[in-house]
This record gives sequence, C-alpha cells and structure tokens, in this order.
Amino acid sequence: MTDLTQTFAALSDPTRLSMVEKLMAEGDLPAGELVAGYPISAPAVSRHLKVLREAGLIRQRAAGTHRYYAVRPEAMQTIARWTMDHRSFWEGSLNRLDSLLALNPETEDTP
Amino acid sequence: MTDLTQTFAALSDPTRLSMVEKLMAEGDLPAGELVAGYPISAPAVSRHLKVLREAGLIRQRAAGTHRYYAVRPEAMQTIARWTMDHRSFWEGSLNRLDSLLALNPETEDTP
DNA sequence: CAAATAATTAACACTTGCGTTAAATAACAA
DNA sequence: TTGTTATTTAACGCAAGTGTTAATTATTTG
Repeated sequence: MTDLTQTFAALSDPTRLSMVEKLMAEGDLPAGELVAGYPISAPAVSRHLKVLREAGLIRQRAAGTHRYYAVRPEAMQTIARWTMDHRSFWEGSLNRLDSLLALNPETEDTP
Repeated sequence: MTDLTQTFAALSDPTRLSMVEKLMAEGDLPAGELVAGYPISAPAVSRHLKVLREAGLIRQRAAGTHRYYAVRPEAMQTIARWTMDHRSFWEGSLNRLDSLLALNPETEDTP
C-alpha cells in the first residue's frame, strides 16, 4: 500500500470522508463531538479516527481526558498534488472547469 | 457509498491506482496489455477494471475481440474539484505549494 | 481514595475485497 | 466448422474492514 492508496482507502468510507470534511469545516474537534454526530458507537468512531490518523490524514492533540482531532493540510495537499500532476490529462477535456479550479474555486460552474 | 467515496475506494488498491496512472500516461490500452503489466491473473485484472468502470473512473470501448480502456477525465476532475472545494483549508498551511499546484504543476518544489 | 467521564482496546460476528483456477462468451482465422 | 485468441464470469478460499458490547486506561472531581 503506497502513501496515496492508503490516503484514498482512508477516504473510501462515507463516515470517514464526512469526518474529514467536518473537521476541515469546523476545525479541531474532540472525539466525543464526532461520536455525537454519527449513528455509530464510540468505539466505531474511535477506530475510524485511528484509520485516518494512521493514513496521515488527521493528527491528535491531547487535552486532559479529551483527544482533539484535526485534518493535516499536508494530506490534502498530497491529493491535490496528485490530481495536478495529471492535470495535462484531464484539463480542457470537458469544459472550462480546469481554469475554474485553478483560479477561482468558489465560483459555480457556468452553464 | 457516495460518488466520491466510491471513487476513492476504486483508487485505494495499488494495482488499480497504477492502472489508472498507466492509462493516463499511455492513453487507451486493451485489457491484455494491462494483464501483461501486472503479476496477477487475467481474471483479477478484469475485475479491477470492472471496479474502476463501475466507479466511473474508466470507460470501455470494444474493437473486435479487444476491449480498450481509458480514464474518464470527469472522474479526475471530480477529485480535483473536491480538493479545490476545500482549498481554503489547506492552502498556505505549509509552504507555497498551493501556488505551485495552481499555476505550475511541472515545477519541482524549491528547497 | 472512590466515582465519574472520555476515550481506547479487546473479542467477536458478519460482510466485503482480492486472489486463484475452471468454465463460458465472443470474434477471428484456417 | 473447428480451433485460437481475447476477455469475462463463476465458484471458491482467505484476509481485511466495520459494526457491536464488554473491559481497560487515563484524567478529573468529590
């Protein structure tokens, strides 16, 4: 398993992908806060967090009995870099999405 | 399983990730050519291709007895879009990688 | 110290994923 | 038609992933 496949594997579970997005949107959160947000048990959440951590996607910070988790920007950059490494393949293939992505990510696709 | 998690799942296997990269680098290839490139059986390759196709990452074109496979640019754009959708989180966090990614993907990271 | 809270690890069941070999399909060539 | 090549599907075994409940570890509080 390469670094990148491990990253993709970590994001291939809907719960984990959602957790990563939530952590990116809301910043650091303790495990308990994540447990409250998903219809699965605390141990299940704990193991999802372990998978994400071992894949390098999140880091852990201890504060008392709490464990705060945060997404590691480097992991996201690794994915971004991979897509950009192959940009010459997919750019310009469909529409002007490539320029939107590179220059103006918050703009909606113009129909 | 959302579209995106299915995409990530398809790329979470080293053989499949390699196949996608090979197809992007070399263009369309028949199944047999891919079989020759990996130390696994033809049926195993065939099923990897099926996983990639069902995830929307590749498409199939028939020509005689051959089945040519090619990466679908839209799938790569989907991943690129996701990373860019969260770009505000990871950009500027480590170094100038973000600008490299956006503007000059073939430049090496300057040490 | 004892109890409560936060989180993880252990043990177990069930499903999914990935490999194999053998058989089936489809197109081409003799 | 018969055989050959390209590819997929079928059937099976085994490893890995994901959920649960119960138990464990660590920290704070009375």
